[in-house]
Amino acid sequence: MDRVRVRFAPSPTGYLHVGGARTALMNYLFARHHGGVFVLRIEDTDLERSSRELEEQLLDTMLWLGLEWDEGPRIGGAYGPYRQSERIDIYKRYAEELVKSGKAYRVYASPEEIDQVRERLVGSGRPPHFSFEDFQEYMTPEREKEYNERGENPVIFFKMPRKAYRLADLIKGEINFKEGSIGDFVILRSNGLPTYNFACVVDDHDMEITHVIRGDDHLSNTLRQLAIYEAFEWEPPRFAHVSMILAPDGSKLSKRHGAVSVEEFAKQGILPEAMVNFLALLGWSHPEGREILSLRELIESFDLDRVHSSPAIFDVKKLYWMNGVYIRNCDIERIAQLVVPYVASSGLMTKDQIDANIKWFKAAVDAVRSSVELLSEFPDKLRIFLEEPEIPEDIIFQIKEKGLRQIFQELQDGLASLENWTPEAISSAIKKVLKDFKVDRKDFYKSLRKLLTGAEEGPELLNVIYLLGRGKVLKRLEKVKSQA
RNA sequence: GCCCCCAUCGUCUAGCGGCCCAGGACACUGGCCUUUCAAGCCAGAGGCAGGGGUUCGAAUCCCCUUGGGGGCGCCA
Repeated sequence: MDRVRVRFAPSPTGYLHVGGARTALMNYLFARHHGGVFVLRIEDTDLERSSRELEEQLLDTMLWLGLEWDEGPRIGGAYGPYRQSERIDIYKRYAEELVKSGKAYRVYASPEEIDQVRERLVGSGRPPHFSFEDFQEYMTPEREKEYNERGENPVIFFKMPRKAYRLADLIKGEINFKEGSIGDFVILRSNGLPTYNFACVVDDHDMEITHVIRGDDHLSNTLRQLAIYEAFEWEPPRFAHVSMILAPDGSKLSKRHGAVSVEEFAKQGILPEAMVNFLALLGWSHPEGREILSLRELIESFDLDRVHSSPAIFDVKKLYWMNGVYIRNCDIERIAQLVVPYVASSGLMTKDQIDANIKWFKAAVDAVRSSVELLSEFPDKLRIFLEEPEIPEDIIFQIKEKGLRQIFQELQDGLASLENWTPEAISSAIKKVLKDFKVDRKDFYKSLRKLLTGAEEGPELLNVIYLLGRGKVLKRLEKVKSQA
């Protein structure tokens, strides 16, 4: 087999949808696994909806995911340009070639007129499939002259052969398209730009793409593209159609189902490796059933033969769980850095305050990370260390009621006289008072927690005491004494 | 309407004719651990859409039905 060359070809018309991200990932993994080339091509022939800003954002998101391309925007390559808007002469030339060989034809008609033809077809009970004969009145020399004088361009239609096509899809298996299932279609628009199906074929051929891995919403496009390859007598690439990602209700995943773009998940605090790992498992499985896999491991074990063909529902709960796994296992230096912007924008601490207390910050992040699935949940968990809690009034009463007053005072003294404020020192101070006073340990710990944080649950108490700092702890302990 | 794709626990999936009275993961339930919550560990409940074939034998192969999805644009 020749060297593998695959491509991801998004249109910069919005954020990177998770479905697109998965397609990109599979192309990337396939290329890397086979030591091939991963090309990024920008399909920006829809002038209305494409923008350069969105393209930049798209590229940044790709890099955030860790999907570096070998050829494409920003870095170029031997097969460029990689933006379709910069290749329009190429498409024109190829379209012209098809017209010359009689495999395509010019139609001097407006979109409205073509709509009328379609309506006429449907009205007479025929499927909306155009053919050469339907456009006779728009192909007259008079029409052509009219167009030339006005400086307008005709559209170029491709003559779709009325024959059956067969596709050996790498994922779906053999697919048969019946004869006459579609009609002639536009390959070059009146504004001189190519349509998707045409540009796609021309580029894939010129860029020597060997494998086209894309969503199966393109399956019916493949029929058209196969016909174009045939018209040029080009050898088509191998196709692999991955099934779509669906919403929980089984419909197409869209904005009304919540977050659907990689950017949104990134904002929520999904780590890129969790996003990648989760997406890889949507439609693909590891040979040994492993689920937590790094990019490296994915590259190592990924191949098309384990991609299966049924659609997958996007289960955000599992994504969150997986992200929690990554948050727990992440290097503390890195996780702390990732949490910084979330805490800063919450107003709990400024960036400078964090920098000035970075050791403390890391310990705090470490103390709460096991209860978090998203980076955005950190500020709320860190709050107990930073804000004055509301201590329930009755806690002092309860402490006295349970006969804990003395031990609390003893603890206060013990903590106050500690030489170093370290978890170890705090721990031994607690052990000491616990030895001196015969109290119910459960009562003691629970009451202490409530007195210090106002809550009945939270991180390990020793951590809480240490991270709260001596000042706050002593002050809260003081209440027991003063309200005696 | 026409064309195409898909169908294993609620969800992601393993399974590619006997190893399956179907295995794993998330979620769920119970227990253990723990000062609490979380994490972790253990256990449990839960599925081959339906009907026909083929075969000694079918979740696995074929056909039909049903259900879901995609497409039928001078969008990609």
